[in-house]
Amino acid sequence: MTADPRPPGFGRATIHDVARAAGVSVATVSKVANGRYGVAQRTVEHVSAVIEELGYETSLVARSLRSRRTNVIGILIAGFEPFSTELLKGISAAAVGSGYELLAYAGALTDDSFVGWERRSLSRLAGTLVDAAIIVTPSVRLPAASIPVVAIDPHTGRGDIPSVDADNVEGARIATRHLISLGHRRIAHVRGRGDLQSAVLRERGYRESLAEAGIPFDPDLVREGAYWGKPTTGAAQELLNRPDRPTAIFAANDLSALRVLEVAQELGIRVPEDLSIVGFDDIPESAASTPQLTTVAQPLHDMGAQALQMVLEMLRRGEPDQNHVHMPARLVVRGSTAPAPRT
Amino acid sequence: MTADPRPPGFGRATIHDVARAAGVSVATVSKVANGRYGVAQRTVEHVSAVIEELGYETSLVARSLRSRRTNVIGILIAGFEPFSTELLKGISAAAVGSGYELLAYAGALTDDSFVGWERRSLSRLAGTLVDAAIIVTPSVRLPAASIPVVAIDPHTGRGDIPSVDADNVEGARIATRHLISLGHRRIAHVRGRGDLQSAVLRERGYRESLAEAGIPFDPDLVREGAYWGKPTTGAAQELLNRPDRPTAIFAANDLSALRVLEVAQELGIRVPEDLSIVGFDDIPESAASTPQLTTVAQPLHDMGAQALQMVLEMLRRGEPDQNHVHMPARLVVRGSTAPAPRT
DNA sequence: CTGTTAGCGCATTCAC
DNA sequence: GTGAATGCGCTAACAG
Repeated sequence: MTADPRPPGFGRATIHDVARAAGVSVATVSKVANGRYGVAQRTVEHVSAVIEELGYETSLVARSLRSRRTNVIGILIAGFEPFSTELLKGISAAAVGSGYELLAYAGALTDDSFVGWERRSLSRLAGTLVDAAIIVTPSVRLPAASIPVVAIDPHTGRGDIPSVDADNVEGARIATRHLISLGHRRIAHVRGRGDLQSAVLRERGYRESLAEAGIPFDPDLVREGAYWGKPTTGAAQELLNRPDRPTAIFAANDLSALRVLEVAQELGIRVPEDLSIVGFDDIPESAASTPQLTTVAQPLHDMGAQALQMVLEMLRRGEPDQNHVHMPARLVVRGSTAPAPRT
Repeated sequence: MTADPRPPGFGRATIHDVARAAGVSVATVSKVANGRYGVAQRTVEHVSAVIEELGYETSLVARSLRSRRTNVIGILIAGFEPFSTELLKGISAAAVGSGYELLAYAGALTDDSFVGWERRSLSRLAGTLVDAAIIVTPSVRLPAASIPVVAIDPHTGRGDIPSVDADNVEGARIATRHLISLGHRRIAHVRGRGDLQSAVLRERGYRESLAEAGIPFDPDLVREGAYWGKPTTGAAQELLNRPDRPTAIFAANDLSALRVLEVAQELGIRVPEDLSIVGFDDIPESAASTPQLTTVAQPLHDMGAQALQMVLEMLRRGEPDQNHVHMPARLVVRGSTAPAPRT
């Protein structure tokens, strides 16, 4: 009789441990654990007690490999940042009571693996771990998957997979109109990453509103900010150091708008007195700045909830009610915009 | 020769599919996929091409079952809400470049499974799926695990597992002192869930500051708000409908402080003129209210980053540098507090 | 250098 | 009502 190589209390109990402790076969334990029929009442009680005592829980891994059903919905994101976490809040709230659990996977944390993370993550999880997936801002075309997949704000435009996004063009239009209505004429745009659909759409909305108001488009007033970090800082500095600097800037998202705000403050430019700034997204952080950021709100929570409903629908019926859901964007006026300074 | 039952493009490619397509064995594919030595250059190239073509990616599940190493760190949370997502942002930022990917698992989405979700989730994932885990606000004692585990803000106090939390007592003290320094004497407290360590600690800090200032403690001014929802609403209504209502309320967390603010506004009580409110946590949402919430900031991002460092350290050396990290809390004065109204 | 084989922990037949 | 055998996709010996 050899000693159990695994010290008690260390490591998880497996189905075998339970079977041994209860004096039954693993099959019986499996049946009890999954509430299947065909086990004597007495046995059920005994096994249940042992399961409880050992703190046994079926391994998600082993189960999924075998049974093709996990009751887990995967959410694939590049990382946990304000945009994706707002969506997660909406998804999570909508998932309560659905019988599904949520697993968010951040698969683009290493620089080299950045491109194509969504395809890689999907492959790694889809075979087995999750019953369905929601992919946040995928930037490559996804291959047909074997499980239901919904994309939120796909950066390649509506592909063949169901998607939900916000009205980027209209959102950009109302942001720009807001600035125009405040008397601004020199309105710059810090664009998002040029290879992304949303960035292109937002620039289009900006241009359309300009045209609508009869303001000539000045290519010099548009700079690529890539939605984030250094490029945004550079774009903001170039724009604000010009002798004929713009009186207003529409940034392609809140993160870059916030960056523009910081740069302006470093340069001693007062916001909103000397410069108005509008963002896009309405992440909670945008209300925490001083002044608070005027922005275009995407209904992030609703978009997440909608994506979850679609995935649930696909799980039930095989297909969603609508293939592409387009949600409205609306202007949220806060403290970073004001009438254009008199010249 | 039987036809492949799986239509091409549907379903993931498995290692067998690649092996068959490349005309080699699964072992060879495995070696190539994992960059192991012992394969001819020509073969590597050929197999790599097939892998690329088929979009093959090793299944996280199958791999973990076999190899005990996934390069994935699990984060166990009850759900995606402002508190946990702030921690996630910190963890995610700290994980960049670490070589690990992140998997956040929300295991308490169904009402019946609420209690003990952390134990259950840990059992389900720890066997194989993740190399280590960070558990957010566990409220039960965790069994010794086979993988490195760090708890953030454990609700049962420092147990035997490494943990990181903020200074709850001191945070509550400074919040209360702030109100006292503004001239408030009738200061109520909407307490968190009584069974949670942090709630007890915050009430203690509140009482200590009261005592310090020679203000007698009035048990009638303390109501349980459970950190959230209905209980908080009820507590706020009771407190604010009293003829001798308090001039200030210290709520145990921002979510309940925000709820108190809403109730006050519904009752036509002006904040901060008639009533001052202080919260705890400093989630981004607390700066988005009108007025913006004065609160005690926990360094949520730093706490997440710290927990990740500890887990990484345990993965490397077997144990963390320090077993319990205690981070400072600081007061953030915004618009929801003002001098006590003259009586 | 490459192929064969034995499990990893579990759920699911199919015998008993 | 219960147990033994089988396979899920993969990796790690080991054999060829």
